[in-house]
Amino acid sequence: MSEKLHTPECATCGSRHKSVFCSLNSSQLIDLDSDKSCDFYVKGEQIFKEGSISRGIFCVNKGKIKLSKMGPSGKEQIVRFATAGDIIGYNSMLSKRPLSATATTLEDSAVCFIPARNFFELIRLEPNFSLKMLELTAKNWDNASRLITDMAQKTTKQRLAEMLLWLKETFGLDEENCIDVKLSREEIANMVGTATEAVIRLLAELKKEKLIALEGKRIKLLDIHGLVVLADLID
Amino acid sequence: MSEKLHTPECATCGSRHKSVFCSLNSSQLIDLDSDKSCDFYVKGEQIFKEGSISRGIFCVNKGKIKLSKMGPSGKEQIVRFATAGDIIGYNSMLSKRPLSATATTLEDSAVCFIPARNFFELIRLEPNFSLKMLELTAKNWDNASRLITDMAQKTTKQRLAEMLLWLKETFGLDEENCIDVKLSREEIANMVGTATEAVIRLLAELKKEKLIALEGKRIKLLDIHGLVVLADLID
DNA sequence: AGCAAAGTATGATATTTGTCATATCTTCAC
DNA sequence: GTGAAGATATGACAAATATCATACTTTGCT
Repeated sequence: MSEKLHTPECATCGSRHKSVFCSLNSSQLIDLDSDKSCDFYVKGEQIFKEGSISRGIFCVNKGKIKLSKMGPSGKEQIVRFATAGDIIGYNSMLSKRPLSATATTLEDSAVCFIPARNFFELIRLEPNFSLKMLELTAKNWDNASRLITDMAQKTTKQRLAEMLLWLKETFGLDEENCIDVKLSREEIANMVGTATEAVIRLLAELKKEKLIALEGKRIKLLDIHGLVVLADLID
Repeated sequence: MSEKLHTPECATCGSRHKSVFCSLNSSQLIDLDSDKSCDFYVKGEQIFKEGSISRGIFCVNKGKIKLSKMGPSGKEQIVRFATAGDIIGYNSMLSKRPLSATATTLEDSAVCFIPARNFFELIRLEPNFSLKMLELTAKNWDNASRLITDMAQKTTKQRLAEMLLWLKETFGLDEENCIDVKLSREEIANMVGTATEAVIRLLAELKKEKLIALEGKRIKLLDIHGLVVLADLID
């Protein structure tokens, strides 16, 4: 289960400069810290659950998190990932709706919690922070509607290629050009929106076509441009 | 082509109370009016185009508008609609990206234009307006990620049923229970994410199942609960 | 180390959906 | 009105994908 950690300070957090909090001044950072707590979650643990009410925002200090929704027939759909510096759980508070996704750790993670009050105070008092949040939610929407178009119009193989590139952008590549996250074939299927068997077959095809190499869960990208062309992200 | 209209005043606009501008006071409304203009667009005319740069926001005074993206193979994907009181074109400014969709009128429409400067001034000076905008973009994202899940997991027929219900929510029903918008079969296909022929066949099936009735482009909803069950929105 | 459970892989088959061909029906300009 | 163009409809077929069955491999636990 999750356990309390010595709470890191926002001011010295290595991920702050690339987060929505990048433009805050030191007194605002102290305010942000004042009611903050930080929890440790082991791999596979749930941070929050679809349908429940959000009481604040979570900021990832360390680790990797998947955000997923339950489809009508009980099948998981992964809609987003979060890594160090990303915030999650905020959309529900802004939209005044229950949480629309479940957050689950993909590896051991440390996640800070900032109560709703402090978050809304920042929005109210600091227009630059409001604008940062607006930029974030606007980009989220933009990305999502692009994804809708892709889901509707691309083949499963194209979507798989696109998801591999998305994983690369989100988690980066290690020294061997392998995507730096471990996902099961089922989880990949739950991103692509297809059956696990289809993912297994299509990954094997991509391997045969020398676009990727596989060793267990590690996926090495051999020909990124080839994947981009296949995914039809450019022609 | 579009032509200038006598610009309506925000303060007396019938749609204001249900728009994001509902909480503004009278002096803020006058500021909003100061640089505003209003144009008339005939059916089928384009208001703005995917890829270009947004210089402000558009607010629909009257009419019906579709927002669509071009898919990789040149196929249109309808991602949203807008009617009186809705604003469009704002997301691009907030996300600092080019416009991600094309806006086209579905019938003769009047659309106001508010320059970026006035819009950002409001955000900067009026936290309640910021919060309204955050609520709007957050809801947009929430809706979009629900749609992603549906696109990925539902059958074409279920998606069609869901789109009919979405059209009902957006445009309402007339006195005969017909969805109050005229769309071609192709446009419906471009919402559902399938081929025109599939929509024609599936509409015929829904008709045979007594869920809808068809007379040309008019779609009468005979059994809304039946559609909800089919679309798997509840069980 | 060895076992159970989970995850991965592959084949066979059924179903869904896309594509192409063609026919009929509307709509609108002249 | 009349013809042309576009929209709607229907059938036949091909392709993509889901589903089911089964075997193999890895992982985690004692």
